[in-house]
Amino acid sequence: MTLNHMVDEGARIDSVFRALGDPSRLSMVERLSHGPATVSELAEPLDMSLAGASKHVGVLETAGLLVRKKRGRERVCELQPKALFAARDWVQRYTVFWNERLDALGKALREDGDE
Amino acid sequence: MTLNHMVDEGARIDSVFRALGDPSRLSMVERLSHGPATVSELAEPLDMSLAGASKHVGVLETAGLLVRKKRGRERVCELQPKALFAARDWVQRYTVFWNERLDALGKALREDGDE
DNA sequence: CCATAACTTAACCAAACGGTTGACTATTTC
DNA sequence: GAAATAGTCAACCGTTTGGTTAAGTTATGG
Repeated sequence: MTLNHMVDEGARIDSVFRALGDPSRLSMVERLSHGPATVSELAEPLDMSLAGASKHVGVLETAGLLVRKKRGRERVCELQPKALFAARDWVQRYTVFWNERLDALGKALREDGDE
Repeated sequence: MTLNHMVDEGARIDSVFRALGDPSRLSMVERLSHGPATVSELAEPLDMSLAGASKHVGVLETAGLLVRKKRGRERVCELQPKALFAARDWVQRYTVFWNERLDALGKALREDGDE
């Protein structure tokens, strides 16, 4: 049971989606999926100041998508799967529903074809 | 194969997330998951003008999350599963990755416990 | 045909966003 | 200890967003 901790300890689901709704932050999440990274490393491919990147990291953090822990003078960011799970579950609810509808539709069409 | 049409006919993934990143629009998607609805019906529970709701519908539409077809003087909105599938797939890629990582972590901890 | 219902569009507004620079705090390095 | 590195924070700025009203369009109903 991978998704048993829905304690709402993280942010609301719309703020998770909002945080993902920006290409720079999306690329940060992709980068972080390969493992932890410092703010500088996240900023590097982004053609923007370090301060700008830091603000994006802040948005992801308040949405619960990552945590920042300091190591020496750098801050290491680590993806927080819980928020990602919440987003997946929200979408999953409606895609499952739609798969059922599409299945039913296909079945109906096949039966129509039989008559 | 329910998700074979990744033709990018819809909008970019970040605009899908952005469209979902607002509570009013999220509630519209939930409502639409129960079946088609007119703009007025979507606006009704939302404590906002019809024009305001219409703009939200527009955002969802350009993100590819719904289509609006006119029926008489009303516009019937229908959820477009393709965009939802795309969002699910994007998140799924990273949650799958994290499930593997968490599994590996658990295994490593158990092995550590054995020594 | 006229009134009204269902929308959309345009103009407008305040607030939030995405970015910048500059100043500041820690930390490492020489 | 001085200089450089890593990052944050505050102030600022133009653009976008989320909402409003007012006007216009199209279809329905009496």
